[in-house]
Amino acid sequence: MTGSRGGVLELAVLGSLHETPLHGYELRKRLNTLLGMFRAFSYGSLYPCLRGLLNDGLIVEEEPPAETVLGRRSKIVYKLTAEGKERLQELLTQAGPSAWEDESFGIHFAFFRHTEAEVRLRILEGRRSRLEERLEGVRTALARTRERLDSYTLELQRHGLESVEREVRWLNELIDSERRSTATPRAEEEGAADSDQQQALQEASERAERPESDK
Amino acid sequence: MTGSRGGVLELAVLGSLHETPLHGYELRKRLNTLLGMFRAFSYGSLYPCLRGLLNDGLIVEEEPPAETVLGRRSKIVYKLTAEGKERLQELLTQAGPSAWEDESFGIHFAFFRHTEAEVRLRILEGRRSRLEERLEGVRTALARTRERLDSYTLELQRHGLESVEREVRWLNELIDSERRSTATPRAEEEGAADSDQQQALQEASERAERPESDK
DNA sequence: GTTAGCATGTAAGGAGTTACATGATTTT
DNA sequence: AAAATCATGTAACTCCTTACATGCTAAC
Repeated sequence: MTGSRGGVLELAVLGSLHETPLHGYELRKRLNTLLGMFRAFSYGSLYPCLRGLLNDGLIVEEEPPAETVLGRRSKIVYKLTAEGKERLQELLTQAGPSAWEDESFGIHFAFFRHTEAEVRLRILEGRRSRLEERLEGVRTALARTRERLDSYTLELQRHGLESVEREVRWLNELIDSERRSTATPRAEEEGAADSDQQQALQEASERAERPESDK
Repeated sequence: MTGSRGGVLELAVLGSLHETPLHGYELRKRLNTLLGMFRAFSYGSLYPCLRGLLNDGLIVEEEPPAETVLGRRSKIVYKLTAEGKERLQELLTQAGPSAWEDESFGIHFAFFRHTEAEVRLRILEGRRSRLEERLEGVRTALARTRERLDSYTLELQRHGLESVEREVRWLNELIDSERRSTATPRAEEEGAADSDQQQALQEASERAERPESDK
């Protein structure tokens, strides 16, 4: 038992249920709104995942309100158990490739509110180096190539490089604002830290708005 | 036989081998340079794929040069057969979801040089509507949501929307330049069409360079 | 009263990855 | 002669999708 469903869905489900109890159908809609620009999950993966989490005692069915007719229930609302919350914290504390790779970074970022400041920083930096490696690798491989590429291939390269460079710049802004907000000496308790983050992110957004003096 | 390995690797391999014969190891490096910003393949998928293509007669081992010592050969260089070229054309002619979804669009675009102008246009437009659907879906779902999100979730949304919007603008440029180059009445043969495309893409790049008057 | 959307599930399978195993060839 | 990297391959596994099956509930 406690079979560690290594995928990204586990975190997505636990994280969502931590905010509020939900049933499968709506849970999926939430996830596909939250992560819609990056990926989408199907019922065929969600329901088995819920069953697994239920088996492992990480979630339980919530009691339906008293007035519901007994024996008939079409919605199954799940909520986190204590073990579920523990497991979620465990997942949110892992600052490794499983947090900053393409498939997983978005979900980890989405729940940064529940992640320690230190871990947030290491994940952001991890993702940045991952992307920088990628840029490095492709750039040097490209430099070694003597045959010139056709215009479509070139355009694809250009667009790909630009997209990754943009994400690196975005990460730079985020890392800066994280550093700034954790550098403030006061406020190690939860409430104040939260408003610090809010402010820091706002600053980052404002900077990003300005037309960039690139390069 | 002729087991249609539905994945994206088949196209990637056939397309690469169409340009020049290669052995597995180098083929992988090429692919990971070509598509490095989007995805990366491992040997564990490449070699089985090559075996499958060999079984189906789409590729063959190239004869080693005569002076090579007989019976000893560490590199296995593959090249396309006539059937392989046919299959490649078949794959490049399909203008459907299998061409414009996230996992496959890059590879299809990379080989646009070998794709008919009409098909190119339909793939670009297909991808654009796919992305626009995604924008629509998330935007309306977001509008229906009454509870306000935390700053990290918001920032993720913002970044995601922006990235997709950028790709849509990129596609718009590409579609425009495709339209312009196929609209020219002369030149239906290969040579002239090719230089038209080159020019059109250059124009698109130049426009993209200018600071955008956004919105 | 029938379409459309809500709600839950399952079986089969696809498209890859990881980790391992092995050996040749080049570089230091 | 050691280390790096070139080169080929396989077995087991992972995570997720597709397609199917079912029934409830609200809207028109």
